[in-house]
This record gives sequence, C-alpha cells and structure tokens, in this order.
Amino acid sequence: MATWTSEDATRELLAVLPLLNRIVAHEVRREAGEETTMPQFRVLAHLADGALTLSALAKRRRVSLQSMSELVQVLVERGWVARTPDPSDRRQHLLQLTAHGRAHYERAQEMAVRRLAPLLAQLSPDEMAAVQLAIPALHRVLAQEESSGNDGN
Amino acid sequence: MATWTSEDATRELLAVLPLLNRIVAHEVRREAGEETTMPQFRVLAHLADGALTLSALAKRRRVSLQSMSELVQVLVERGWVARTPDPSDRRQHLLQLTAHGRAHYERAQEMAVRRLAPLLAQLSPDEMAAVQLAIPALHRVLAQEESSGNDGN
DNA sequence: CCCGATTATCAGGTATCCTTACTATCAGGT
DNA sequence: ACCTGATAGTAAGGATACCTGATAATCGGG
Repeated sequence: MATWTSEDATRELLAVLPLLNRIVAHEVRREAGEETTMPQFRVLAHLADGALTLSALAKRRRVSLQSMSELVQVLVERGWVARTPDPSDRRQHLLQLTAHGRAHYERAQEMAVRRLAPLLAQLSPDEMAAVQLAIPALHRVLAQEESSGNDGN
Repeated sequence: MATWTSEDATRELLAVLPLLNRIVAHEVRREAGEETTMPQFRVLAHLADGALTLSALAKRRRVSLQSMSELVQVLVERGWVARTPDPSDRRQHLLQLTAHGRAHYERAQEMAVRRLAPLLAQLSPDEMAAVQLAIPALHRVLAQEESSGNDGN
C-alpha cells in the first residue's frame, strides 16, 4: 500500500478501539477488590484535576445531567467524592475527590498502566517512535471535535 | 522529552480512548434513523465476516453467553440477523447477517468513517505516516492479549 | 448406555444511559 | 419589588447491556 488515506487510518482505528476498550475496562475493574466501572473511573479522572459542578461534569462527559447525577450519587455514597455547597450560587454544589477517592483513582490508573505498558514494550524502537508522534497528533485532532467543554480525558 | 517509555505511551492512549469512543459511538447511533448501539454494531461487524454460533460470538466479544443471547435476540427481531439450525449439531444455530442486516451494517460503518476521516485528514504528512506505522503495530501487540478466540474487531 | 461437557435459554439483579417532568435559585428588565 | 426566562439539580419511568446461577437439550467418550 502506498500512502495511507485518512479513511484507511479511520478503519484501522475502528478496528483497534474495541481491543483497547476491553483491556482497559477489564483492568480498571480488577483494581483493589472494589468494583469500579469505566464511567465511574472517568468521572474520578475529571475530578482529579480539580473541583467541578455536576453540570460541568455532565457537559465534559457528554452525558445527560440525570446520568451524571446518578453516577456521582454512587461515588458520594462510597466516600470517593464530596459535595460541598457553593456559597456564590446556592443552586449548585462543588464536587471534589476525597483523599480516599484520590487514592482509589490513582491506584486504579496505576493498575491499568501496569497492565498495558508491558504490551506496548514489545513495540520496536521505530514503532514506539511512530506511536510517540501519532498518538498526540490523534489526540489533538480528535479533541477539536470535543470543542466546547473540552476534555482530554 | 527524550524517547517515550511504554508507560508514557500507555498514559497517552488512555487519554485518547474516551475521545475516540465518544465520537464513534455518537456517529454509529446517528445512522439511518435507526438506533444502533455500539455492542450491536460490533456483533454485526463480526457476522459480516461469516456465520458464527452464539457461543463463538460470546467468546470473541468476551461477554457471557447470556449477554450475547439477549443482544442477538434484538438483532433477530429487527431482521438484521437470521438463526438457522445447524444440522451437524442440533444444540446450536448458525447466526448470519440478512441482506437487510448487511446493508445496515455497511451504512453505519460508512457514516462513522465519513465523520472521522475529515478529522484525520488534518494530520500532517509526517503524522499520517506515523499513524500508518503506529496503529497496526498497536493492533498487533494488543491483539496478543486477546489470544484465544481472537478478534480484531 | 450412562455421564460429564457443551449450547443455549430462563430468572433475577445491577449499572448506565435516556426523556420528561418538577423544584429551587439566579439574573435582567420593567 | 416583581415577573420572566434560564440554569442547577432531582424524581420518575424506560431501555440496553452486562452479570451469576439454574435448567433443558444434545453431544461424545468410555
């Protein structure tokens, strides 16, 4: 094959996506005996960067307010997330990780990395260099599509 | 940064994964007015390569027999998949796409490609070349982990 | 011909999403 | 002040996708 078209690249990406999903989801869920689903993990990932309101979270994850409300409810009950009233606007609360929640998140992420990294270590130096260039480039063009309320997670 | 370690690569991959998921899932669901979820789409993708039994499908997708049974039930009801008895083993049925199912699948896939390709077309020639090398390499090392009942979808 | 393994469904449970209401609060204009 | 529309969040009800047992039919080897 000569040079890849963007359609070739797209089809390959579509093929790899389910593999990645399965491996990551599997590993996150195995963490530390506690059940943590991918949606929960992603919410924790957002909150790890700083406190957010419920609607800000919903926008970033592109789910309805209601879905995020339920999701956060579980995390609060488990003691991973704290709701504190926002004095400047009594309609909303600020959501932030508790110390327990942060530790849990970091542990889960570490497990996922520890599982995936040995697989990627099998790449040749050339391939690793290509990954180093390709993945951030993909990140950049895909993140555009997420324009408002952009995310990166 | 000097050369990427496999852990750097892993963390970048984890960051890109949700973007990809969201864009693809969004596009597949918009197809042709009919609601098609990602799990359904992936089942159709497997059957597009040839007939399979229910348990073979469940193994490939790494879900329980029960989950696959439900999933296939919906696809059969919609006329996208046909169940035909296997004369060589009366316990099982062969599942295959109907003409309607194949057309639906190809349309949905086309929509996803049409949406993603313009984004990828913004990559520079260097970046596209890196993607061309990197994605199949990732596919290869990740597919290992899927060892038996391998998949590629 | 029996017995363990395989194929599939039934029963029942949970999580994640949705849409459509509803309540509380805020902010702007008259 | 007061009304009005927008925004923040919850409640209610429904669908899909996953799970673990428990069962029923069939297959295959001793």
